[in-house]
Amino acid sequence: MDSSPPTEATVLPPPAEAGDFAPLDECERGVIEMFVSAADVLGFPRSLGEVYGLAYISPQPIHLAEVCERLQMSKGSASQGLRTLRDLGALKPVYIAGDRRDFFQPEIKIRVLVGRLLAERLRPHLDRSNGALAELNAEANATVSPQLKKFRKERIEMLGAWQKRISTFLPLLQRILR
Amino acid sequence: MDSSPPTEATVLPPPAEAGDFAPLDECERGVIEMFVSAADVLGFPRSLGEVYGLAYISPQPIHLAEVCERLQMSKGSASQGLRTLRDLGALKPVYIAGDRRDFFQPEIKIRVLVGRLLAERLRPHLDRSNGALAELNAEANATVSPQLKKFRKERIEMLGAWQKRISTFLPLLQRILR
DNA sequence: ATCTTTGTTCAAAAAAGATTGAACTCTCCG
DNA sequence: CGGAGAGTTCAATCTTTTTTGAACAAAGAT
Repeated sequence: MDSSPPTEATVLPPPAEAGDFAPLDECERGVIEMFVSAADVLGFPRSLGEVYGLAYISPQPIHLAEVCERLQMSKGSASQGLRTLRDLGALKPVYIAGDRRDFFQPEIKIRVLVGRLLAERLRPHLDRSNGALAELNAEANATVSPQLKKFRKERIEMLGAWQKRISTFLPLLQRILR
Repeated sequence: MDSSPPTEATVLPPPAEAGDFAPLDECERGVIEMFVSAADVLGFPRSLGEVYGLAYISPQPIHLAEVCERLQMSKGSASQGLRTLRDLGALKPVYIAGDRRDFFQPEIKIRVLVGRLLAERLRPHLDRSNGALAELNAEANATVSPQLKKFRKERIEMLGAWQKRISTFLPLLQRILR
């Protein structure tokens, strides 16, 4: 379970590999907690916040076993978490020569983080909605009472306006966050 | 169980009161579904979307019994939903003379809706964070390795920058959505 | 005062969501 | 090949959130 020579606290270059990792210290715990709270605000599972937080406060890229041990979570959760964060673009794969493990570094450009998040969350909703709106208009037209029909068309039109507003807002946001 | 004279389909002025309400038609269902989906994106329970959606597509103010019957949900849920939406500022109480029931109309100014939502969700998080950041910095200072200390302070500082960025962004958003 | 109507509360049930862990796949190494 | 190491999958389990419904409180009406 150990093949490397006994070096004194291997620090920077390639991440540790042996037996087990140090438990989180106060500082790390605090930073991670902050991301857990953020995940919460965004409606992500707590564990995603933990994993990203660990990556964020780790000077070296992190990998599966490290996540399991330091965060005390199952391999399943850790694997899922890493994958989800990678898919979201919040963690970037890092290739380390001669090491079979998958390492990850956090994406720290807030513009990219937010952009990906919106693309992932909002866009699908906006797309679905756009199709639905046309249909809704048709259905409103089938309303018998002229009064009600007018009201409905107004409301549905306003819905469309909201969506357009949001759609045009997203690119703007991207620029602001540069 | 009935004291008013038998009028023919009382339409606009004060909302219906008798036995039961019409089931949702296609159009109503569609609009409501859209808000359910939006609630979903925002991480709100489905039922909140339903209630707001009903209010949005109803020409008259809605009330508890109507929500229960038309949306087929329990009195408890309906009551909770109406209250939550009112607290969020998404539904506005409407006083109707001579009627004991509590009526509600939707807030339809997107600026107000978004503003309330951010105030409710983001601000608490930002406030907590602000306090925590100072502490984190202190803890980073307790790090032994100078290398690691430097790294941590950088990361924590960046966290602070993110938050400031977001904080200054919120008022801007308000103006954009006018 | 009593009865009704309206709305709230909250414990229990149901549903949804997250987590675990063991079995499995792949790939590399000897 | 056979085994070890890394990562994925997924059914079962645990947790958390949401919903229900019945009991209760408040406020009019009779």
